[in-house]
Amino acid sequence: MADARTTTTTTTRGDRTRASVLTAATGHLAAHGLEGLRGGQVAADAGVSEATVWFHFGTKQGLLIAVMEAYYDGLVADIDDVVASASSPIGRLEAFAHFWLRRMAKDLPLVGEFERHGRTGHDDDVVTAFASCNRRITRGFERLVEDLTAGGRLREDLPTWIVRDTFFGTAEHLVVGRAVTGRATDLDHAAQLLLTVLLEGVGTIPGPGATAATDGPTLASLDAKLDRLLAQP
Amino acid sequence: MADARTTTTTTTRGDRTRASVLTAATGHLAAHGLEGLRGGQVAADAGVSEATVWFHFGTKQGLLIAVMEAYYDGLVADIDDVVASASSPIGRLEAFAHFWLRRMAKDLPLVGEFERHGRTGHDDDVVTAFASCNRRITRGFERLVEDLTAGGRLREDLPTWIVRDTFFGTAEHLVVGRAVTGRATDLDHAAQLLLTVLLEGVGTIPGPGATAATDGPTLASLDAKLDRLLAQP
Amino acid sequence: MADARTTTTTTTRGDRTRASVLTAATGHLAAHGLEGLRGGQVAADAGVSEATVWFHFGTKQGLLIAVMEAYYDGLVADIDDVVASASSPIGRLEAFAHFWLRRMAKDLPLVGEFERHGRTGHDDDVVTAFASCNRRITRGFERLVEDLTAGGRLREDLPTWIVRDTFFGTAEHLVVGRAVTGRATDLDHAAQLLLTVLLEGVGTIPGPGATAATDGPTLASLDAKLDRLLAQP
Amino acid sequence: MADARTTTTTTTRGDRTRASVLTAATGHLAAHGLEGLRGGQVAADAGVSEATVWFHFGTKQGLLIAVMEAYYDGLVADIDDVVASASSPIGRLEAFAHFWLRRMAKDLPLVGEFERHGRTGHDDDVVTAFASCNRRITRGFERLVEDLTAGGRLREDLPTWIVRDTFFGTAEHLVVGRAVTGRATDLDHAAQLLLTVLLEGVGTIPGPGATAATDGPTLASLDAKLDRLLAQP
DNA sequence: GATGAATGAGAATTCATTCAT
DNA sequence: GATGAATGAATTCTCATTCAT
Repeated sequence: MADARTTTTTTTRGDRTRASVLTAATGHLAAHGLEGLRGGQVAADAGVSEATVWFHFGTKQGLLIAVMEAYYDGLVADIDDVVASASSPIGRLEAFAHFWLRRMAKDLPLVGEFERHGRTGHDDDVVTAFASCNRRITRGFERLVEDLTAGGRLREDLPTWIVRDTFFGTAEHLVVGRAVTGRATDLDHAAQLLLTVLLEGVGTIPGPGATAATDGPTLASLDAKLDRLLAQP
Repeated sequence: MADARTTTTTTTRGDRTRASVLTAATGHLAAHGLEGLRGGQVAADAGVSEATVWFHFGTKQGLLIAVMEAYYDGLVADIDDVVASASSPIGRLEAFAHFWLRRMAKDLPLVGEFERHGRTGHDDDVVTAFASCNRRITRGFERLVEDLTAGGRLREDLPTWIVRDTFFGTAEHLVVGRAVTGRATDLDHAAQLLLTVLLEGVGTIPGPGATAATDGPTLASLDAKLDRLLAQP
Repeated sequence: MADARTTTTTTTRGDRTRASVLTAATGHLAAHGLEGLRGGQVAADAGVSEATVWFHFGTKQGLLIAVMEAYYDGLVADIDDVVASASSPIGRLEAFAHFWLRRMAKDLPLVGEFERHGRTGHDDDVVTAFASCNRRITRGFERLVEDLTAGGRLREDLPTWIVRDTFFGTAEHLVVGRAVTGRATDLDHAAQLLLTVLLEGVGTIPGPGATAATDGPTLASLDAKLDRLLAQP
Repeated sequence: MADARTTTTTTTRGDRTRASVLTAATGHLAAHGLEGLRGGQVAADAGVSEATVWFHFGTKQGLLIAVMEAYYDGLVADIDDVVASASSPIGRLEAFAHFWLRRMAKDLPLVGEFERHGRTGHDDDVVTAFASCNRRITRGFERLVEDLTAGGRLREDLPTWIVRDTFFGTAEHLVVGRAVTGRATDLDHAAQLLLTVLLEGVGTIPGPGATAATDGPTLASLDAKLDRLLAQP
């Protein structure tokens, strides 16, 4: 959204109109859903006539797709910033988790609409557009996971998708549920808990990473090494 | 649906009409959502006139609530059966997980509609009805968790809601995503993975619960040793 | 339209509504064509709400078909009456010609709409309905032609369709053109001319029917028979 | 279309644009009728913007008139060629009949649109323009008829308009109906039949043109004999 | 209890046409 | 001469809901 490119971006009248319509439509979509979005209201909010809305976006679905793509453009850019600001793999995951919960707490109604119409195949164009947007997010997350795995921080006996679904699924339920309000402290706390559960589990029996005291590094093996280190003069 | 009370249940004509309307409405709700549910279609499927539908259920919201309550009646009954068939707390959790994934794989569109309209507060009656239905499910799950906690199988440093949200959130994403098809083996495998992640986590560093269960090295003990190491000249 | 059956025709409210809508729609169709027919205007003229129009007829095409079938019902009934009132084959043709020109002078805009939408295949239902209606008319005409042929009044070396197309095509152009106003005398005169041209042609060289004075019944042979009849005591 | 005057015709950009728009509009008019003609489609087909179409032709009616006049220019030129290529009056009529059926088989949808909007007086400009175009055709036909009459080939007791309406009306019905496909042989056969019927009629009783040529029995003489027969005891 | 009939209140598009550039 | 953008004005059809029977 905020384009800081130094190139002279030529902004035509059409561009400005489209932008204001998209802004209005985004708000209505979050507030009332696609079925509740009224072309006339969007137009009024954007300060143009209703015909102008359909002139630029054709149909409600076209408008939805445009809103979706604009939103994900901004989202991906923000994610890149957030992830880039952390130095270690685990730090990146943490930064992403905190960012994600906050963002979802703000935008879940909107993103929920994207998912609702992007998953149920009532309109092929919407489905296609959503799939492409969604992939940009999950790819980014999977790269975080791969970094952690490469660094030996994640068990290798679990498929990536279970990690991904646990993260995004839990995040969504946390935000939707009453347990997490929109307050920053609650969200950060929830993010911490989410990571804790994701990484450590909620059971008292340690996972194979800990118990499989055979090959890879374990607490026990680290402990042994420390002992040797301490034993050195 | 037809309750099994031993009393002679008198089935009036109205009861039969309501039942057939509910069946039809349930199908349409799952297939097209509440906005896509057409009174005329439901009536046609149920073999009655449209006026009859509104005569019995008043409004679309009334119909939604009736469908919802009927559905949760059956769901809770099934859950009770499933849970009752396992003997140990952990067994009950496992049985529930397998049952839940299978059920959601079948009914997620329907349940998703319940959630969508039950959470966003556009109609108070629906919200109230959904809250009550939902509570019946989460209460049941929380009792499972409490049993496990009481048996020392769960960490006590985590609030119940994070466990609950992790379970239901991950389950939902698993079912929605492409990773889990409707095939029984996939679903059972996914249920296993879900429990593994929930209980053990995906990280290689075991949680505190693990330390408590053994006498081996803990983060605390490692930390202490590192302190000593740092203290060395 | 005018049903004189002695059976007690039960007229429901819906029947009455449909009838008044059809009457209004027929008028608008003749005056403005199908594209110019506005649901709201028809409804207003019929004294019902616009929704009622669509409730009973579904779409504009549905309305067109209903108007068409009602019109042809009345037309066919009238034709039957007219034809039945004449005793000889040639008299029936004459009666039909006079009737047809008068009717077309009155209803050509309407019938023209039927043809326009019934021939160009933009809507299959309309095409099908029109074909069936049209066939009722042409079948009737062809029966007249066959009677004349059987009576030796028509040349047998010409296919029926050229007779049919000459009659209906010429009639249409006569009515459409400026030559024939709606006045009864003009119409009757035109009908006479039409029959004259159809039967005798406009050329000065007689057709084979007349010249081929060999086998079939001719004026000359009739004349001979009459002479014999007169010669009888 | 591109006239063959020997003068160097300067073709401006505007001329070229108008020509391509007219070509596109002609096609759409034939395919979808005036109501179905969309400015945007025409513009797209012509490779210009929609605004350009209205810049050059003002309104839909203006476009219709321009298409019409261009079409009749070409049609009249072709007719002149065809008629000029025959030497005798009767040969000219035959040549015209064959040409006309073939042309109508190709262009009836287009010409039908001209007639529809040119006859019903919803737009005065269109009516005026059509009348002028149409007169060019009928004048030409009437000149053919006059030549034949002057040569003694046509009965003089019939008004010209009945001849004209019979020819054009029958031709139209032949082409519209199923009896005549677009195949050249069918069309030529139909043209022959049309002329046969027009000149000779379909009846077995010759017209006055024929009776006048002989001294044989007439309807009047038959009538007199029948009267005598009836007068017998 | 059931239904045929009727309707109010939209709501998404469509499209010829205009105008500033 | 050409066009991108904008719009006013319609119009068909939808559908939950009501009501008399």
